[in-house]
Amino acid sequence: MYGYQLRVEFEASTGATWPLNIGQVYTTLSRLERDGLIEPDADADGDGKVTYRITDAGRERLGDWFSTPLERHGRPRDELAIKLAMAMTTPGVDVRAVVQRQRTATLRALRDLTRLKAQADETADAAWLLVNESMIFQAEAEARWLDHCETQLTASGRTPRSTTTGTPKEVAP
Amino acid sequence: MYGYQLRVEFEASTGATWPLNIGQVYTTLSRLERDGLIEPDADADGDGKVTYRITDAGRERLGDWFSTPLERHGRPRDELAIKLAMAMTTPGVDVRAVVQRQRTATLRALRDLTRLKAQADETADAAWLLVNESMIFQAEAEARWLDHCETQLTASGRTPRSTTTGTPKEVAP
DNA sequence: CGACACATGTAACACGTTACATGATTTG
DNA sequence: CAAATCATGTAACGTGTTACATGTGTCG
Repeated sequence: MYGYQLRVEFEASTGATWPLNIGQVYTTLSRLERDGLIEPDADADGDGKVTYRITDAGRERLGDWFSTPLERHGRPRDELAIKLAMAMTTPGVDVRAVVQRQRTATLRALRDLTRLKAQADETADAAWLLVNESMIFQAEAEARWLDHCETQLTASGRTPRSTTTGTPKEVAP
Repeated sequence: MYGYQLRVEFEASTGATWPLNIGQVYTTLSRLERDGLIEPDADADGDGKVTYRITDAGRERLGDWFSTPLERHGRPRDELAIKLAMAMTTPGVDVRAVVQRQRTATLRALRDLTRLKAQADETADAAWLLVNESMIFQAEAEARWLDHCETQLTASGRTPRSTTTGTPKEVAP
């Protein structure tokens, strides 16, 4: 395939969920070629289009990727968890407010995702559907966790240091 | 606080879950100072230790961070979802095997996390506990999603193109 | 003819991450 | 005294991401 085609394909399979800048496709293709995982296809209709072909090394790497499960280490740290942890440790922050705002946002996202799922069901693109459902499961887990956080907060120290419901501007050094 | 101290603090609050290279602390501190969010504290015991203090700009940014909920956009794309989607689209890949291997890994991680939770409960560090529980919720969601994927696979096209249970080395171009 | 889809690329930036270099102080 | 802990930094790499520059073909 060639770059433009790859982007169209990717966007079709994930929808507006994961927008992909076309520039990145080309930079990535360059890097893949640099690493010898793909190579430009010699016998392709040279209409300005640059078709790439996977190499043996690339095929091996792809196989490794598929056969090696992802470990929790090596995944990017979860910003939300960090934020909540920091909010609890930092004096002068209304943790409840942070949780509630996030909860609202998460539920809204969940609603949007569910709406998208309807579309995905129609088009019957299996890959698209799974990606969508993955995000739904994640959003649900996030919502549950936030609820859990709130109950924990209510249960233990009930000392809302800051009564301000709005933006907490004052944070200790 | 000074760099070394920050790292100790962070490690204490997240445990071995998120190891943090000390070098990164210093690079990050430099970048924060570059952006005027923190500044070296003039009147500090100059024992070689470099104490930093948050600036007004920094305090504002921190407040913004706490008060602005995370949107699903802008978060890193989920590698697992991509992998599964790709596995389905790529001919010659035993998707079931991929799912099962991942499921095993996820359940193992879940077991480890639960074990860690026991420790977190003892030390009663609220922040650490929440981070831990966040990861548990996520892992559970992942497991549920994987199960869901498997049932979906069984339900629809039951055409295990590759009977090989082991590593699928042959992948189409 | 002008707008739009098709098609490719480059330069630059930010950030996470690691490896390496260095020195002071404590402690078994 | 040697080893470990405390403490700071720098150079470099890889990757995700964006903004920008460029050109061709098509069609209303």
